[in-house]
Amino acid sequence: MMSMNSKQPFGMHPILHEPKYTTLHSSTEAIRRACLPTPPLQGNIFTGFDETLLSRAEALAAVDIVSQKSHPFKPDVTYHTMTSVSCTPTSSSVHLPHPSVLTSHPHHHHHHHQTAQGLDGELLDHLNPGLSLSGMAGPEVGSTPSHAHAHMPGMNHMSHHPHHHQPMNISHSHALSAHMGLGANDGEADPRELESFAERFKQRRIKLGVTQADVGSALANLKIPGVGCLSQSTICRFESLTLSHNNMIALKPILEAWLDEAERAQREKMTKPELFSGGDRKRKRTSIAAPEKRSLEAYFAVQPRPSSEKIAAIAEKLDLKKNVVRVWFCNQRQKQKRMKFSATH
DNA sequence: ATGCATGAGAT
DNA sequence: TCTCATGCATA
Repeated sequence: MMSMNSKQPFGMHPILHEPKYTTLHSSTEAIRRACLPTPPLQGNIFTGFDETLLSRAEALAAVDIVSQKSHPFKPDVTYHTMTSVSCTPTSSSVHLPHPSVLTSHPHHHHHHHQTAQGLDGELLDHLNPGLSLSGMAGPEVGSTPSHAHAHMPGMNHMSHHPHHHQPMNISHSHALSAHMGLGANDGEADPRELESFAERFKQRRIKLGVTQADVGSALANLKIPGVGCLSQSTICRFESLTLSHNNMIALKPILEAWLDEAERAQREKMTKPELFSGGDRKRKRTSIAAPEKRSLEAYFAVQPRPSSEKIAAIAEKLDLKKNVVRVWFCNQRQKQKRMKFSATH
């Protein structure tokens, strides 16, 4: 039916989590709610550092390799989706009995006193009050003013579909030009242009009375070779410019095409069939509690790319699965590279 | 709107 | 094992 969508006034949850992490279930519906009317911006990074954080970080830094001798074991089997479905061994992580943890540390020497046996000397160094993170940028906005992607990934590859039967997204196609303009120009690669387009897009989309999710699924109806549907998330990110520059450029022509089509369709009073494929197993989402998250952020500030060993150590200290920690760092790195507020601006 | 996750391709 | 593009679940 025409149940456009019901933007409901979001309801906030004053609930705070104490546990290290919790896995929440889904209710039953997938209600899209309008969100924060006043985005808190991801810029309060300058206020995040204080003693709490520092002590946290230090404590973490204290995680020592000595702890491995006890129980170096920790299966990091990701739970994955499924509820009753066969637990396909979608092992995505290399789980090994910690190779060199025991004998690791190339330069395992005695540090000085201090309480920490150092997860890493450098870390301790950086975590010292002296250096202080006050000068460092937070995990959100990149303090990295210069990362130039010198490569041009295939852009979008199809992903997984555990057991879905949805005409998913864009598959293997690279018909889109997404290379940065180097001398020649391939359309509009200007951040400025993208920004205005994203804004216009959103406005026109709303005018059409279509939700982000609608747009996502409607893309499949465009029948553009290599283009399937996209999720609400992606559409949302596009509008809010929280995608990588390359990604934005790749998606722009597609969304632009949809917009044209949609406006034309509307003129003709045509309705485009939407398809929903509900009823699938809901997967659970790990939720890292604030304290642990702060620790991770503290580490990230000094070492965005911890080694596997360090990740393992951190994971143990925080009592989180190694994979969870690894993914957290990966995601954090990705965030830094997003368009908005990125160095390119 | 965002956090945590998967997966293909690049290293 | 990381990066990148994306998605599901959730606040």
